[in-house]
Amino acid sequence: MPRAFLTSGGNESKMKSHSLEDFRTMTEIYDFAAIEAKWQKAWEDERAFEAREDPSRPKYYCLEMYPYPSGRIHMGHVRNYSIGDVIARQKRMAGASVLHPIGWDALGMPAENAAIKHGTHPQTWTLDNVAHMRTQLKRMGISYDWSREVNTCLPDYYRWNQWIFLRMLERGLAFRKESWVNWCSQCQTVLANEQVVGGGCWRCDTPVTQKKMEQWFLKITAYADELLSGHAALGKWPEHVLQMQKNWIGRSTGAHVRFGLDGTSKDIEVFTTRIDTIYGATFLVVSAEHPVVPDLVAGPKEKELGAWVARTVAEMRKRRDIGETEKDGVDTGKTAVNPFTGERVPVWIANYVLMDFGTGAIMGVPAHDGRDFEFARTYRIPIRTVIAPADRAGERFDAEPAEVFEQAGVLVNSGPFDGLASDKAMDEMGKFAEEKGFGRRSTIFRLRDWGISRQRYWGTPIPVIYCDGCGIVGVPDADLPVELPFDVKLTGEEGSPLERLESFVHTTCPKCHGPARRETDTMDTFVDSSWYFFRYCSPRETALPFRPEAAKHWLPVDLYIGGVEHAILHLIYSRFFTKVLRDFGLTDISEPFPHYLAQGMVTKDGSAMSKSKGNIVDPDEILARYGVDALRLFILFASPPDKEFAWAEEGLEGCYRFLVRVWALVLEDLDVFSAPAAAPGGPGDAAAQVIKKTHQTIRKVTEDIGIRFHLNTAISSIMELCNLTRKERDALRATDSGRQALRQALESIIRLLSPFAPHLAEELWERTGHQGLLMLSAWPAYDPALARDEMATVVVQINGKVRDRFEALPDLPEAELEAAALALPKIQAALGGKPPRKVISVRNKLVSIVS
RNA sequence: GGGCAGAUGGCGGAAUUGGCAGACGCGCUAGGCUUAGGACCUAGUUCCUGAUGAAGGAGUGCGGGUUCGAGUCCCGCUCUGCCUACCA
Repeated sequence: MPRAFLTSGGNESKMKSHSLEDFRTMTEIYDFAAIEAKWQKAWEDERAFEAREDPSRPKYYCLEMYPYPSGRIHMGHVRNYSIGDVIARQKRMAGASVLHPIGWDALGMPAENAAIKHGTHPQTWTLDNVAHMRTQLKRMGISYDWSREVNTCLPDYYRWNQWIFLRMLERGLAFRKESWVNWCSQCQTVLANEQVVGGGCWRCDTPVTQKKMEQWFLKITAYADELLSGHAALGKWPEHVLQMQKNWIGRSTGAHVRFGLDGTSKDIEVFTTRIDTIYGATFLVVSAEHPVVPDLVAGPKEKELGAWVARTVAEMRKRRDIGETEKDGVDTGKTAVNPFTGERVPVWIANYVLMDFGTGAIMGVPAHDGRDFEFARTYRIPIRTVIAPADRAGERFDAEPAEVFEQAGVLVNSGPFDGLASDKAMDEMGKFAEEKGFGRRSTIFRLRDWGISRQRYWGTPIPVIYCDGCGIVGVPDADLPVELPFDVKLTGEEGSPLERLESFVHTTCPKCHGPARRETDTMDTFVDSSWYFFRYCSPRETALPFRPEAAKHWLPVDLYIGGVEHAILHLIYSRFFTKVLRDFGLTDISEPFPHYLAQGMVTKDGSAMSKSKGNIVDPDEILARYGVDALRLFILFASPPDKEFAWAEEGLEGCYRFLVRVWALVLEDLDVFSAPAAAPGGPGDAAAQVIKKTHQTIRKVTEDIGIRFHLNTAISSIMELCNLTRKERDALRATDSGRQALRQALESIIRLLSPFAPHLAEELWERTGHQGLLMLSAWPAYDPALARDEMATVVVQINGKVRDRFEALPDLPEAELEAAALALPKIQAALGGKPPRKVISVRNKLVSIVS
């Protein structure tokens, strides 16, 4: 544990030399707690964090994912918000008008669970947590514009969820449908597909079961294509996040083809991405949940088939989304006609065909699909090759193949389509099916519409009224918000608490004024977070969810920072909402977050910090011992923002020590800040070196923050400048020009450090005689001429091995470098008098000799 | 099964465009200061050979390749992490 002072004192009398140590003994202690409190108050008094629409400056919207008010902030928050704050503070100093807001994702199940467990009202629990976490964030000195704070559990926020919902309802983007839903028996609620993780509830891990219910859905599938094509504008997103979204949307191009079911007038429609293989379709498989199943089961074997189907359906419902199950199928004895060949193929029912993807029926082409191959082998179904590798197109393929061939190739055994390449055939055969009227080329998506109904209390009431006469009626805008009633009993029993609250349910129809019932489901909380970044632009707007001109000014978000765990859910929903709001005419942007920085996990001892692992480090405790600036600095220094961050207390101490060294170094040299301007005369070696390093450091830190977002290397370069300055300090103090260089170096260290360690930096800024807040002063500029190295180190290699090096003037022509290199004694010795076979020279870098 | 990312000293990591591998920090070693110190200061710290030094050799998960030159590009593996998973 560090001590917040530098020495034990006791030798103040030893002042004869000017060594750093001796000065240190006189230096005031680094009292981070007092400094933090002082500057946090100063920033608040000056309203320094407030964003103003200022047309004279470029805008910058820096956003971090808003927190769920669970009670206390954790290291993941600290990391997220520290990264964002460095960017926001640096941009502000660099001249941008910065919007850096914060709010609370305050609706959701934990509040309700806490209510059930402890008898506290969800609202009380949530608002208490918000109050505590707000204090914690303020204590971290994050430069949030608190005047724009939003809280989604307050009616002045969630009324706009309702407003947006009603507009979607009017346009058919919100609709009601009965469907099988994912049900968590622990949380007693429906889960969206995205909230089912590995077959369990994303929150409590309880195995998810299926239940049929009437639900509200948002038509995200209407935007499936655009959500995919929009990726083109997301060049600054991590590739793996785009890939995840792409997989989630799951666009497949192929064809629908109808097979006539013998003995009935019905068709079985299949979807395939490989219509080129259709001559090899030797069976059909339908899902056990398919509507045609009763027709297939009917007949002599009805009893056993029916039993099999019932068992399989039950099994599929229970085990949905859980790993690989044994493939199981049953031959119905029925046949269907392949419209391309006229051939009759057996129809099977199986457990591996999903009802909710494609048509719920597939054609089995065992020769060219691994699963079909396996299935055909098990049940002794014929396997027929219809695609040959391109280089074997002329051969005969009459025998059953020994293994599956899944690649594209050239068609064989395919009647008139023989000899076509797969891609050509897909097109031709699709057209053929369209002409004959038994199929069509088509595109389908894996993406499902977004089920938003939740049978819970602590969410946005869905603003809909059911009237026996008028049907489903949206609540009129004038009656918004539909407020959550406060006096509710939370027992944890099945069903919504609102449903049991007669005073809430009972209402009158807005159309006919007859008695009617309110919808008692509430919205998925992902609705709240799908548009909160719009609200920040005009958080007190009362006529609309946000003022369109304000949104036009601030959006899109220039940099969005947050955990990759939201790569699918939140980020896809937000993109969807943005497009919907655009189509409402409220905004003209299509993508809310052109630049997304996916922050890495915070781990300790090899695994993510979590309560269950018992490896939590409480930020409050660290703050008390080392101060905010040390914590911020360390969490940014230890690894780049997008990589995993492993907590190690020793590293934190290193950062603390660095801050103390900066503190001491500046305070011991306060006199150079009051000295008159440098006397004329060339700078000494030390001064020249320090000046150059200062300008190089400004350049590096500016680029590392603003271009590369490598905050760790920005910090290490400030450390380097500090190290050099400390080393050269005595030499610098000896001359006027040296003192000038020292002053410049120290001032730069303070300014460059200010986004990372803002409190310490402000204090030193003030103590070095500056007026006004450092955070509102200009970001330092560097002089490219001064940052330039006046000599370049040129490496000389022989056969790829470094044999010598020499200093050369910058940009010396290659021929001169070569001559200089060949003249070096070491090189001559190594060459042994023989002329080199080849020499390659690169300006400012190296001479490579092949002997 | 598929996708993505990664693998560099004792540890976290750096190397931005194919050009001095190991910046910066931690840890460790020695010395100084000190009643003492887990504080602070100075020096050292990739590995191997060399008593030390001078010097030499090896070296970025493994195997190949391209190149004057590869941590970086290409091909093939291994392992780790994350995501996804009967997607027709």
